[in-house]
Amino acid sequence: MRYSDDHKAATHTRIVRTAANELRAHGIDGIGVAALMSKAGLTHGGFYAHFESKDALLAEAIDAACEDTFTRLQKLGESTPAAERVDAIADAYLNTAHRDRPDRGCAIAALGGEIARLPPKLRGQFEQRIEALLSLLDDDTDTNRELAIQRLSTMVGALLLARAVRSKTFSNEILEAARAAI
Amino acid sequence: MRYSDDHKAATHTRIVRTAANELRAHGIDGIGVAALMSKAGLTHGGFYAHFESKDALLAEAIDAACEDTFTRLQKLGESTPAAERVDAIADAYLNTAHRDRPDRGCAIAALGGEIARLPPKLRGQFEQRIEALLSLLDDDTDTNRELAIQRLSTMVGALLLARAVRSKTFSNEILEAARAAI
DNA sequence: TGTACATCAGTGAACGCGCGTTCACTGATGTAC
DNA sequence: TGTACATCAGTGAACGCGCGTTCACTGATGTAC
Repeated sequence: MRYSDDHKAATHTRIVRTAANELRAHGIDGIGVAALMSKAGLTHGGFYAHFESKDALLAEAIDAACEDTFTRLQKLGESTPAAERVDAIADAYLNTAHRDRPDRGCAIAALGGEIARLPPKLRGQFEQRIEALLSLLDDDTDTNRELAIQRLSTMVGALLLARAVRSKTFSNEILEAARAAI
Repeated sequence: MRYSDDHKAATHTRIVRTAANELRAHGIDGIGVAALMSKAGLTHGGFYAHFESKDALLAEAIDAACEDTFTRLQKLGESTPAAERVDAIADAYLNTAHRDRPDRGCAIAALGGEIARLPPKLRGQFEQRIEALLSLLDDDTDTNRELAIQRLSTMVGALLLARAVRSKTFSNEILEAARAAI
C-alpha cells in the first residue's frame, strides 16, 4: 500500500466531520461537493473515491452531526452529579454560545425540519439518536420518559426560535424562558 | 386594460399561496420557479411579470405561510371560551393531522431551521409573526409572556421531532407528551 | 542499501442537466371611433 | 352596434451558470529484488 493503512480512513473521517459542521451551518442543500472538499483541504474530484454519491455522504454526515450532539451532552452529564445533570444539560443547550454556533451545535435544532423531509431510512437513523438523547434527560430517580420528551421538545423549540428571531433581546428572552421551564 | 382590474393581483396571490404551501412541504430550496408556476397553472416565463426575482417571491411566500399559521390559530382562539383557548390551540397543533400536513401547517416547525439562516430582514418579518403568536398563548387572566414562550417552544419542538422521527408510535408519543405538558 | 516498479489517494478538465432569468412573441379582452 | 386598434398577462425557446458526477492522469510512497 502506498500510504499508511489508515490514511484513507482518516481522510474519509475528515470529510464527514467537515460535512457535519457545514451541514449544520448552511443546511442540507446549502453545501456543494466542491466547496466541501475544499473546506477539507482537497479537490472535488477525489470525492468519489470516498463516497458512492453525495447522498451517501449526507447520510453519514447527518448521523455524525447527531452523534456529535449526543456525545457532547453525554460527557457533560457524566461530569455532573446526577441531581444536577438535567439542569446542566439545559444550561449548556439554552445559552447564547450554542445559539451562535449552530455548526458545532445540536443537529436536531439545526436540521430537524429538513430531516423531516428525508426518506424513512435516514429518519430511522435519526430516531435512534433521539432515543439516546432522551435517556440523558430522564430524571435519575424515576425514569420518566414523558418528562424527558417534554424537556427535549422545549429545548429544541426554544433554540430554533432563538436562532430564527432577529432581535438579540427577544432571542435571549426565549432562551431564558425555556431554561426556567426546565 | 385587457383583463379585469384585479386579474393580475389575483394571479399574484395565487402564486404566493401556492408557494407558501410548496415551501412548507419541500423546504425553501426544494421548490423551483418552473415547478411552482406549473402548480399554479401557469408557465415559468410569466413569473417575472409578478416578481422581481425568486428571492422576492420567497420573502412574500414565507410571510404568507407565517400569516396562515397565525390566522388559523387566531380563529380557533376566537371561537373558544377564553379559559379553554390555550388547550384548544395545543390540541389543534399537537395532533397527527397537523403533523401529516406540513404544507398547510405551522411555518415555524416546517421552516424554522432554514429561516434561522436567512438574512436579518426576513428574520425581522418572521419575528413579528412570532410575537403575534405569543399573544395567543398568553393566559387570559394574567398575561404571562414567559409561559407563552415556553408553550410555543414546546409545541414547535414537539411537532418538529414528531415529524423527523420514523416510527408512528414514537411520533404519537411525542405529540401526546407535549400536549400533557400544556 | 539502493534502484525499479506497482499502487492508488488525490487532481483537474470535462460532461450533462436543471436551475434562475431573459426576451420576442401571442392572443384574449377592453377601449375608441 | 360593429370594427380596428392598443394593451399586457401569459407563453415557450433560449441563455449562462453551478451543480453532481466521470475519467484520464499524476506523483508520493510502500514493496520487491
